Amino acid sequence: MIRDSRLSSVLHGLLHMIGAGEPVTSEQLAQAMATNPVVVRRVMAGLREQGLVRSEKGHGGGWTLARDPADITLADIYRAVGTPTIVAMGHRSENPGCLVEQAVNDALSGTFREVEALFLKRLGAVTLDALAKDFKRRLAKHKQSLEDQIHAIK
Amino acid sequence: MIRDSRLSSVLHGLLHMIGAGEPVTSEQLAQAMATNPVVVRRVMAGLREQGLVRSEKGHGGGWTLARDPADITLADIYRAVGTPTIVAMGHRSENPGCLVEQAVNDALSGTFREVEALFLKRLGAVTLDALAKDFKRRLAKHKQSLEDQIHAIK
DNA sequence: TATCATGTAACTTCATATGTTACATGAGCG
DNA sequence: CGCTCATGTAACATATGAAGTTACATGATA
Repeated sequence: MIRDSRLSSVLHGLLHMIGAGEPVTSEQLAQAMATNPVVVRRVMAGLREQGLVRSEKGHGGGWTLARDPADITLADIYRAVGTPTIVAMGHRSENPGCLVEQAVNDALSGTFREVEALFLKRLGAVTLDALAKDFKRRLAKHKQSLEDQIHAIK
Repeated sequence: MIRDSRLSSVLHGLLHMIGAGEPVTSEQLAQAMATNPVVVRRVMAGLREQGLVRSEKGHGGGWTLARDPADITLADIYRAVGTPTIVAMGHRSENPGCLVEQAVNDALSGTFREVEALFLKRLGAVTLDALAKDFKRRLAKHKQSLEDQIHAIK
């Protein structure tokens, strides 16, 4: 099973940052991500290390995107968020001397690499910018729908 | 991240059963799987429900394969071992009303299905029998290597 | 009926992710 | 300069789930 509710959560935060136009504080992000400021800093620190976001201290400080959203893919974010490998199975005792272990590993390790590669390839095909646009589309549609309802009442 | 050290562990147990020719007790499997009997029963119960193994109580009882190893794939075992979906991400609050959530889900859910399908396809291509044969090959090779060393000393 | 083995509930670790508190550091503003 | 705002981070608390453990019931066989 793939962990992260973190990826989803971070994407919330990043979409928020795209819309903001000015530095967003951890406090604000914490609300968007339904968590608290310290957790936000912890997670964002990973993105900062990968050069995806910047942080500024003091007045008017906060978090900003460090790169064009069109140049950031979900794969970049996934990696930065800190799940190194999707698949990390067995090898419980990391016992390379065991011949059963060797046979099992041989049968599975190639599969794991393939699966992970496919996963990252798909994530790599979606940019943050594309995601933001999709979101805006949904927002516009939603707004339209509400307006229609108002009209129907009148 | 994919869980299971369980898959790897169970495969140990099953290979052990193939070699045995008679029912293997939870006690014995526990040793092969580096765990304890109760955990073995718990995990094997899943395999039994899927009709992969049988259990017998009393004297001479224990666990046996219920099907030809050539008809059991690693995918069968993986499923029986109880990880329903490989990928189970985000949706922390399972908040379908959130438009960001919707955009993210749309971008990722297809990917998840694809990745899972590939994973199961690859596992489905390896039978328990094939794994057992691979293990035997390694064993023979290892034995040969040891004999060579003895010769070298003489 | 004594023994061996599974079946299972209940409880105890153990690991890890997440949340929280507290305080240090640095940036700007009066 | 000192005040406030914001990040940076260590240390601790909580929650969840997997794995291990104990205890006892059930069924099979000698």
